[in-house]
Amino acid sequence: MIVINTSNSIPVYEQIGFKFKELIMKDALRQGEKVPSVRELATILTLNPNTISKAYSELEKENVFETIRGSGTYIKNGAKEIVFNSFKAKIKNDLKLVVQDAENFHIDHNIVLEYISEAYKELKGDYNDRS
Amino acid sequence: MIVINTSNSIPVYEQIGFKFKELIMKDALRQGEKVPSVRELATILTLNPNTISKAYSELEKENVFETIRGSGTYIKNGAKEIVFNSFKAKIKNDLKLVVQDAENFHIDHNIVLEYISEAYKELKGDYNDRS
Amino acid sequence: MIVINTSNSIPVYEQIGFKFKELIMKDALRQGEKVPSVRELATILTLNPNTISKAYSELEKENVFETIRGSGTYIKNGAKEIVFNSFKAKIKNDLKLVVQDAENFHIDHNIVLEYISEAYKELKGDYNDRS
Amino acid sequence: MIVINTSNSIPVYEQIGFKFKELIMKDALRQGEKVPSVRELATILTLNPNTISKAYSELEKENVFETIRGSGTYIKNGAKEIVFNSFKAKIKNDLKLVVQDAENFHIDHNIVLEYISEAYKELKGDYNDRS
DNA sequence: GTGGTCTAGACCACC
DNA sequence: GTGGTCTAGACCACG
Repeated sequence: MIVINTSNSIPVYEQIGFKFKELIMKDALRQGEKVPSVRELATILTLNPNTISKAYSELEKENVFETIRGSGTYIKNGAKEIVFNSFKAKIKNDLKLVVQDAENFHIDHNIVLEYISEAYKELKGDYNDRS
Repeated sequence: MIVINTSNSIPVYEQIGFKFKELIMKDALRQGEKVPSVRELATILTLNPNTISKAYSELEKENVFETIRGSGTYIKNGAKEIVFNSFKAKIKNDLKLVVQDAENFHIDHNIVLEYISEAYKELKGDYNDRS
Repeated sequence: MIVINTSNSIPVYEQIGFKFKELIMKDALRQGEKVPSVRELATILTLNPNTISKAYSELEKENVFETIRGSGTYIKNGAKEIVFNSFKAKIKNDLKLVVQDAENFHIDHNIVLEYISEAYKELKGDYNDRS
Repeated sequence: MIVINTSNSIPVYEQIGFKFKELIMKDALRQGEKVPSVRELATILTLNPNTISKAYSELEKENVFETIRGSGTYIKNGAKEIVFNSFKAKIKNDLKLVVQDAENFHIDHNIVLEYISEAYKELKGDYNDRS
């Protein structure tokens, strides 16, 4: 369900948070559903409970998780919308930064659009390769 | 000539490397020109010489700089082309990553294109504001 | 009769105790009246009996409840006065703490009084909204 | 400079954050000033570096601290204003909650005001006792 | 059982 | 030297 890359430069706790957001977006995890306990997930992923705890408390700060004392941690109401909006904002910002870079080095608008369509072609290719 | 943001999350040595590449792209620095010595630049920017040294050696690895023993460090022949190609590759790769993210979260191709055109509009707006 | 917010940071057993005190203040519960048994209330509120038990024993310590062996738990004589006094003491103490904080950070006496009157205005507004 | 009460129910890392905010309010710590390093403060207070680190990163999220990689942690520009505003908001909210409580239990507006003035009298008394 | 907090000690990139 | 991250193991209040 969750695969973590410890040799990655992205902190493990962020990777975990990201994976949960992905699962929420895919409706694999829905509002009100319980998520594994800190200790449980720690043993599954062979990680330290503190690392899981950090991931969970970040998600709680972002209103994606809700913890009920002594009971467990749950997907908060409205979590999917929050996650979706934050992702859209992230994509928009990332694109803006790339466009700024491109302009900065006089890489033409058309070349940028071409790269975009190439990226989509590659993605489709990947889908076909898999099927 | 070079402004560094030490409270930025981007490592200072990368920022320095980036600035040199920018100057080369703008023809402010040309093939064969000498760049300041490590110590000189360190005092100018009030940074640790180690940081400058790291930036220079990265640029050397990328065939942008060339060090001649006992003489100094110079912009290598063909540097501009190398820099331009590396920038194009970077932009292409960045766009690919963003597109992958967007697909991953079911953000439509059209929305991505819309964000791109918005980014360009904002850029033009900024230019007009300045002028 | 009693609504508990499990996702609140206030411990559930404290919320229960508070609710009983409220009911006593409103004369919804009077001296000598019997309160539900631990198990009964636990099933009504779908909470763990331990939680109810803890709430009851706290109320007993405060001389609000009285347990008669083999018979049940009752509102103790003089409970209302005790509750009222404890509430007044709590309000007084809370105000003292806030005033200390305010002084500590050089927030003027007048600003504190202004905030108080604003709080009362908001309360009245809420009443009007409801009516 | 900083006294921590480990037997208090308030987490140590929050107490540390609070103390720094106090020092900023008293101008004992000003914009741009460096704060002790994580390890340094940890040894001074005989606490674990992680605890200090948590306090510092909370303050950074609140725009009170600013960390410069490999250099240290500093009071951010505008920190005092941020701290002051957050304190005012806290005081206001605390007062609102107390007023709501008071109304809930039919403790009169005048009694509340009386408690406030008593609190101020006690504070002055404390000052006189000290002097 | 649950999550929250703390200690102890380690490794990393960066300056 | 700096902060950021992670592991390991412990204690606590709460349910």
